[in-house]
Amino acid sequence: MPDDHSHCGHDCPDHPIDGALEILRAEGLRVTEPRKAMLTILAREHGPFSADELHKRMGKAGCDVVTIYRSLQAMEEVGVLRRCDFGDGVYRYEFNHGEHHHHHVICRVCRSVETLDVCVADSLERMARQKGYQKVTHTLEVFGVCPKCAE
Amino acid sequence: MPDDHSHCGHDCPDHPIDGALEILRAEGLRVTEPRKAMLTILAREHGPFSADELHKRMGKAGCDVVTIYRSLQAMEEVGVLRRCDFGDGVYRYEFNHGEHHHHHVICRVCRSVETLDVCVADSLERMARQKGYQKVTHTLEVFGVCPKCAE
DNA sequence: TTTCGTGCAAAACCTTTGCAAAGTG
DNA sequence: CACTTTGCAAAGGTTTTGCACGAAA
Repeated sequence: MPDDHSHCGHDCPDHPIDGALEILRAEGLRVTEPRKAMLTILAREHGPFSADELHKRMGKAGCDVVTIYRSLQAMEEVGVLRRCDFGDGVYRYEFNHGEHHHHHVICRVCRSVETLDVCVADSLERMARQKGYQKVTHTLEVFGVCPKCAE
Repeated sequence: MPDDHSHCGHDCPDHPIDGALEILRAEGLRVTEPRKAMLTILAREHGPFSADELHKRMGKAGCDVVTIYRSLQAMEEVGVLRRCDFGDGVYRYEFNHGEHHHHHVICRVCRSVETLDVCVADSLERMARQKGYQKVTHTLEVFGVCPKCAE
């Protein structure tokens, strides 16, 4: 169950993208075709995806990759997206589901991604806050060699 | 106590660099001046440092940055160093103290680094192994705005 | 209409690669 | 001596920036 929207089709009325668009408006960001297309892909295919991967998936709704970079950054800043770092020099983005947040296991060989639906870093965040840090966040990714690649 | 070598000077006989050099030899890597210089800096100042930061710190013992990149990679592969990823597009390295491993709090403003001497990701690694992954590792870094930058 | 987003081209950045020369064991 | 490592130069790949044009509220 890496995708909690599996109960609905692509046109599910309360699809997360609507909430995301509202946040954009509330934050003074504009709702544009490229942004809607990007969010739709991220909502449907879950990701996380890099700018380049998104670009390739946006067939006719395609826009320049630069626009994707800029929009991903803008949408991350207002909390609509979350940036993942798999340590290969490429940033990937996925929907930010707020507190209900999870992590990934990345296969070092085939680069496949599986979701681990738990987070154990609360105690670390708490420690950081006790040391006086504000706006504390964290990144946590697990790496390994997946069963298929291990034979 | 972010640095557990604070009890000794730079020439402490059982300084970690000696053990590191032995590992290099045992793995068939050569012990060269640039490598010794890099390890000395990492042992003394703890790090983690990027290739560029190391390069700047290696005054007269300086070598090409490319050599640093290659050596860091080689020494990471044999387990002497550990690579950290602070999500800013730059890789940093520090000594690998084996199982006794820790994490960092990175200030998003001034980029200062503090050590959190705990690791809580064992349960996640276990989950990954149960899913059939092998050679499981993880990265975990905490970000925030440090007290000095928060005013 | 005013402000923000986009496209295109070019730059910035960090990291990697190729090859001949030098160093290590 | 055989093999690894280094330096230099150049390439690679991802992400960012500048600026004029176009689109959203």
